[in-house]
Amino acid sequence: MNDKIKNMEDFASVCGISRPTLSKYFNAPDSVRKSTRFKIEAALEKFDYRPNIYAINQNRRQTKNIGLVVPNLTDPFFAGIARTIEGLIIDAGYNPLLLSSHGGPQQEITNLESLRSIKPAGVLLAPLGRASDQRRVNEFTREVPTVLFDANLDEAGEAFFGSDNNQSIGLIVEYLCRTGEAPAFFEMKNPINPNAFKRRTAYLAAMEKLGREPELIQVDGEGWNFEEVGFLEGGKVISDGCLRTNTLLCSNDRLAIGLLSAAFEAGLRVGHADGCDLRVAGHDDHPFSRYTCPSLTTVSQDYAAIGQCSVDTIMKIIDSNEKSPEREVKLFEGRLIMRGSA
Amino acid sequence: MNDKIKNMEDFASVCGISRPTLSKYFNAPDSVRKSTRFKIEAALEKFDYRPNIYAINQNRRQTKNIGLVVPNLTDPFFAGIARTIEGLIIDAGYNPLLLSSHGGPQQEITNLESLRSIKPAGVLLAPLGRASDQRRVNEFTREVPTVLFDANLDEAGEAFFGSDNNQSIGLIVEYLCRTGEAPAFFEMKNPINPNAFKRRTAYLAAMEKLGREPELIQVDGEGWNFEEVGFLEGGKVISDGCLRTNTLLCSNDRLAIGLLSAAFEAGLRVGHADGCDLRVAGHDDHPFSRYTCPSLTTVSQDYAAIGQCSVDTIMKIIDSNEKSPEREVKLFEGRLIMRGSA
DNA sequence: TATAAAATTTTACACGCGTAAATTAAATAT
DNA sequence: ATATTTAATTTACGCGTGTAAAATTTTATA
Repeated sequence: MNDKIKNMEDFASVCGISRPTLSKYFNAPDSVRKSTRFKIEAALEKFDYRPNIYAINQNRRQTKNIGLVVPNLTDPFFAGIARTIEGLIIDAGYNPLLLSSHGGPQQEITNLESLRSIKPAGVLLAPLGRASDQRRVNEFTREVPTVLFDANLDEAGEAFFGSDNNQSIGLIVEYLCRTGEAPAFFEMKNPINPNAFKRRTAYLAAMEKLGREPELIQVDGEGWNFEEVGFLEGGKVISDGCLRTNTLLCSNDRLAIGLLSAAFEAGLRVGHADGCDLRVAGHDDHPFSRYTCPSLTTVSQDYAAIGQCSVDTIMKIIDSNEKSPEREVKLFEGRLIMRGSA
Repeated sequence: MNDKIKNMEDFASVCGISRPTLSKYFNAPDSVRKSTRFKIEAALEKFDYRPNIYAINQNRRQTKNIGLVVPNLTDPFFAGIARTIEGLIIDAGYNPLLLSSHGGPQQEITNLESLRSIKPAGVLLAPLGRASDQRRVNEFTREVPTVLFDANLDEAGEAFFGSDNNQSIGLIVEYLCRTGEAPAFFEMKNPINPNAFKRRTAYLAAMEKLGREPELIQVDGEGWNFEEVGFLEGGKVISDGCLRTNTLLCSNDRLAIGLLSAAFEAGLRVGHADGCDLRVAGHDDHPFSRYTCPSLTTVSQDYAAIGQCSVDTIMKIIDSNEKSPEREVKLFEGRLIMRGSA
């Protein structure tokens, strides 16, 4: 009775059933007779056997692994999304494997390579965007069922789900114009993220629709240190004193966080109250935007929906075991978050 | 020549060598003759064979996996640490598996359980602390070589590496006392993290040493929403107006970030310049503390050293294949980061 | 109770690799 | 050239599971 359980064979014998039945149980507990299920679960209480995951995955046609790749886990925005999606994957009965590309295309490819050797049933990929090695990402998505989210890449993956930048930027531009001076658009000259391009275009369109003159403030800066770029370049813009408006709409919250810091150091009063020098708005509803000084007016992305839709879709693809005839694209609307800064 | 390479057997034959030799190559490329190594690497260019990781791990005595568990990936502080340590693990020739406990003891145990089924060679664990299910964590560390970092637990794991809170708090208390009024200590009444207790004690000791009267401001609040606690409870403390000092030392930067936000909304001027109402300092050198308003004076933890030491130690344990006779504990010194807030 | 349906067992093979022992071949030293 | 060391090959077995087919038992249905 005190023997070590080393494998399913051993465990089957202490259960008093056969190994194949046990195997069936582990793959679908409800697929065995209730009485045998009780036998197994009683034995599971007494012994601490757990199936060898490597032997399982070697023999299954499919693993139960789902890869989840985000551009940068150091960004709490993506960390939050990753956490949400991880939960959804677990609920679906799969095992999430979280990888961060750390902002680098080489790491992104390394991540995909290391996922390949894990033979995932599917992958949810938020690509870097412009910096991505598109050829190799495409190559990967042809071999492994992949759903893209957050940032789109041409024709890569079975589907893409993200935010409707047109709607969300339109929303906040309209709000800013309605409540004060029309906003200039503060962004990086060569943004790394495709959403940034869409937001620029959306800004221009929204301004045109409202009959306002658009103003793009395109600053230098590379990489993912958005706060630093916002701080340094925002500081220059402020000290230049050649702003045509008192309202700045930033391409994302992290730029805005840096900009707010620069404005503070320059002694500017930011906000929509009387006597303020500047209004600043962002985009994304970054976890920290509630605690900036002043708190940041922004627009939140519907990541509950984007995550759910991404997971549902990859599950559908896995279950149907076939590539969908056409690439699905769905954009979700953002929600205006009014706070102190604009 | 166009046949699909399905396994090592196939690949060995296109290389013109035997499978066992190939196996040897994959485990240590330098252990085979140079000429055969070239043959193999030439074939690797032509065919895209990669060994089946599941078959490998099923047969090896040890996997090459290292578990890395942090309390909360949503906190950019831990995200940064995790990234650093991941790099070190890869450099050591191992495969990191990153898991976040999301601030919950149940998730922490779930993480350890799921690591067990992956049969890691070792685990680096930053435990939740007070909230941890100590019994089950201990149980785990008895079965899997584990090194603790960031937060210590009694007798758990083979070693612990963290910050010397006594030194770091002493450093900033001394600085604050030297440059202005003595600080009160702003913290949560029931902190979730053991470091918080040590910092409290360190604060009391440092104040005593300097002959100042300590003042503990212990606020309500649960969980990991430190910014929110700092904001809400800090706001109360400020509006109460019964502070005996104009200087607040926060138990960590995230509390300070919330507190700064509350001070801003209350119209207080924070900083060390003339005419300021309040000085605020933190602890950790959180990635965002550079961009608070004003930027946050704090003390940085030496996470390059802590990470390196943790990885080195787990490697030593893995290589020697034996438990060390006694549990190693090493604390690293912090560095004062002087910025605008104090 | 007889029959059909469903669940289980038995048997057998497969997965892709690690690894050990004995043998053979190649490189190096004498 | 011979002896010695080192590397490669051959052979063989094992790891712990999935899974298929056929035989058997149990349960549900009429």
